[in-house]
Amino acid sequence: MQLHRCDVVTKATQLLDDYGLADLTMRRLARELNVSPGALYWHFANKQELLGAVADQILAPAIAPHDFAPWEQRIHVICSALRDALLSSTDGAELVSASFAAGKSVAVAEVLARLATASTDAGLEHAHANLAARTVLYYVLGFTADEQSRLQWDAAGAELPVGQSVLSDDPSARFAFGLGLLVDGIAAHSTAGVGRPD
Amino acid sequence: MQLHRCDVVTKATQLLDDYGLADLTMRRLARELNVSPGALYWHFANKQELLGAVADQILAPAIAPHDFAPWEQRIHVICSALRDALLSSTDGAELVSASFAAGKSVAVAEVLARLATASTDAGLEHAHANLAARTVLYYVLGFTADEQSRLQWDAAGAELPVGQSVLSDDPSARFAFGLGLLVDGIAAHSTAGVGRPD
DNA sequence: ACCTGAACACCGTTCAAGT
DNA sequence: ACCTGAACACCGTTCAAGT
Repeated sequence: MQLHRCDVVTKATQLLDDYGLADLTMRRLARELNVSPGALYWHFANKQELLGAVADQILAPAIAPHDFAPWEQRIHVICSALRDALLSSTDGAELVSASFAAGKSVAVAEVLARLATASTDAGLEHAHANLAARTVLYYVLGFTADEQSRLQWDAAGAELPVGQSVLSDDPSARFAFGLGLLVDGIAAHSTAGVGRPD
Repeated sequence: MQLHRCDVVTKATQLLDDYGLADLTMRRLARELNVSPGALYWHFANKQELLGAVADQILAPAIAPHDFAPWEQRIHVICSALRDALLSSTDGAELVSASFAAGKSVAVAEVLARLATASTDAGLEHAHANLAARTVLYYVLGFTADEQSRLQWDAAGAELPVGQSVLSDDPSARFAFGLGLLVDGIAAHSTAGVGRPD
């Protein structure tokens, strides 16, 4: 039967989960779908476009809910949902970073927009809010890509030689600390004066 | 005459500058050096290792000076030197990000160490200082990769349709804003109480 | 010690031609 | 409209054999 766009994305996501980004090739994907490599180019202009669609699939859970908590909490919720989504697929952070850089993911653009809204609610003006949102996004992508590559590196091999404190080995605590730095920075720049009632 | 490790790195850096990361291939590099592809593998274990050496070459100017300004200024100086170095080569930010992720650049490790020292001087304890340093590094790499890809995208084509404010179009001002967020966040977390003398 | 030649096992993309 | 087959122009890496 016919090959549909969504079949391709689904199989690509599965291939990513099972073998990682390096083995997610157009030729292998075609083989797995029992079509010729050229067939994929009827549904996608190029590989970047396909990877963007996979990125959107992975990020779907991260842009599902919409709550109305105070802005600090909202940033934490958005970012931890994003991190969870990235960690749920092999090389997820690397894939989404690449798709973001290439401007091929609408889901990551949505995340960026929500972070900008939260920053606006924090009291930043439009231009500042957008910059703050990007700063937060760079952090989440950078941190999570790093975390994931370490996770996958010692998936087999040395069972990580037990750290000394929570901040040395609990990735979620480490993640929250860096994010807290940014949230505090945003609060300090706020004109609403949440953190600086002068 | 003999091929030396440094000849390879120099030619690789030149190839990167002239044609970008996608065209920096082992085969092309070998061709340009008038050797067979296999020859490179006598001097480097693999491509990642070679790219790490190129990253270190690019970052050399960024780890040259050592000044003793107050920590806030030191973070700004380190980061703007890093950004300048990244922007000085085509795809420099992308290359260094990849080498950092792969743990193949000693220069970026040095930058990280200096940021950690500055964070310690800001009054953070060891574990916090390291996390703060990583957070700052993720920001600089993310911001600059983004900036560079836009720069290279509209290098030819539309001469960018003049923005409205400094914060909309001056990349250095945008860069400084995000960095300022992080510096303020670090100050807020400081036990020395620079920003919070309670 | 250092390098060549040739191979191995792949890539992304295009495009005439088929149905 | 949707796909095949085959080609084009490449990759990174290995390794026997040469000097």
